[in-house]
Amino acid sequence: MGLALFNTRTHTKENFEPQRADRVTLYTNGPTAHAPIHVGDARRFVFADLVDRYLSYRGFKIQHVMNITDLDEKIFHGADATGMSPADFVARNIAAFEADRLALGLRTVEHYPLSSAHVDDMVQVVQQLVAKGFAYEKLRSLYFDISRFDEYGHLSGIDLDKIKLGATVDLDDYEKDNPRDFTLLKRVKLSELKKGLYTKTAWGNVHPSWPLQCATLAMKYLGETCDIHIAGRELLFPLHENEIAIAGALNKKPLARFWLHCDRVLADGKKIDDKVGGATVQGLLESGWSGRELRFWLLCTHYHKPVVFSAERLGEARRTLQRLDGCIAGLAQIQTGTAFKELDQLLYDLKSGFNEALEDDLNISAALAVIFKVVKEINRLASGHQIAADQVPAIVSAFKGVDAVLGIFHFEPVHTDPNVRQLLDQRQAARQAKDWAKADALRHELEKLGVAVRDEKLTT
RNA sequence: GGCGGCAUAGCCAAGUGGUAAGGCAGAGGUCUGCAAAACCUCCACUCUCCGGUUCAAAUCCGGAUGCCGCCUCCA
Repeated sequence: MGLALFNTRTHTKENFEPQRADRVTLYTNGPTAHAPIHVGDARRFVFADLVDRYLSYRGFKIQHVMNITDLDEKIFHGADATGMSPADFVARNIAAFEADRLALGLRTVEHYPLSSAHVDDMVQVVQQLVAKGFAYEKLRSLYFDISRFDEYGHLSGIDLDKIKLGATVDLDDYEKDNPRDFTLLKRVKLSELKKGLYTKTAWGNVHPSWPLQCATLAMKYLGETCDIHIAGRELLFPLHENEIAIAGALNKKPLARFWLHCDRVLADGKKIDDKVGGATVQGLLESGWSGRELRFWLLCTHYHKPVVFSAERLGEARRTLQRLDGCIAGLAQIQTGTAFKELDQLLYDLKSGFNEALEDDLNISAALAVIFKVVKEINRLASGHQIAADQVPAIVSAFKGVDAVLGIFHFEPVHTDPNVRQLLDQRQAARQAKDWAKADALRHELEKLGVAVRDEKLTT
């Protein structure tokens, strides 16, 4: 069985094979450094991480690039609003992104290129587009002439004659030949000019547009065509259409072979964006949710469907993880028991069921169902003392295998703290002595330390 | 107006022609000093609606409805 992925480009599930047998090139639209990331961004990154980890699990070497947009009007505005210099403002937001990334258990990818470090490359791309007749200058801004690019609109299925012009932008701000053309390099405003926030080119002082930044960085780090481009559905048009146009006009090659789009995060039935407060990863971490809980919550819905943001959903994710943790903690405490003869079969079912689920377009729900079925079976056997202590490492190692992809298990020893250990021993002694009041008091004390006590039957 | 996505139990969610996975919540039980956890049992004759094809449809076809996203510098 091979890996099948839903390719937005063809609107079908296709068998995935990389261009080179041993490695996969991935490009993900990364964050814009104008604000701390919100859960909508986080979902995209958790999804990209799932793709990255799963392909890695299948044995591919991964070349993954995630750009960081640090040239953007939002950034200049944000810096102004805080009174910080744009450089400090960007540095602060990138540091916050790093922290969020670690909290969410996202693997470090190969490159996180900054737009500001590659402006020359972007200008060169535009020079070539002009030379090839795909771009034109108008009042010191450079635009892409989409009438020259026949494939424009194929990814999103958009019909350019029928789109509503000016629905989200004020066309009076531009001097394009055709209002459907998109910007490559935009002349800077006077305020930006005064602060030195611009790139000097033969045409004038400009900023690179978002699609130019993304397309240039993808090609620079991954070549003319990468295997998979990962992003959110809301970026399909115009961003991705524009990226494709830039790369296609330049090389006559597709920018990416597979386009994977995850759906958004909804709050009160609407898309989360910067305007919705309290939905940043930082904010949720501060209000007591763990990065692992956020990760699981974002991960456990199939990527084609929206994730709903609410305290109830996060609580559900927390309780679901507790079930997983309970199983692992229970395993660690097994001391006596008869060996379970069918363990090999059970662990094989876990592994193969998990693989089959994920290779069908990353069917995470089915993969989790396999895991929970095994968890139930392990719990049943453990409570009946039907697992031998020497079988535990094999079970844990099987869970670690699937967790290399999921990153949601918690394998740390239950109580390493000598203080906790001592309290547990004291409580056990109190229970032996049938001093229930003291035992309960000790249990409360342990709970304060964040330790949940699960008694075994007293064996006096 | 155009393009795209989604619709399965109280909630989340898998399932693309043959008796509806899994999780959360809930009910009863076992175990326990009491709890908690765990385990057992129960919890959709039904898959937004209306037609059609078929021996057989959540699944295929036609139509309708509802919700969401995007429409070219918000990023």
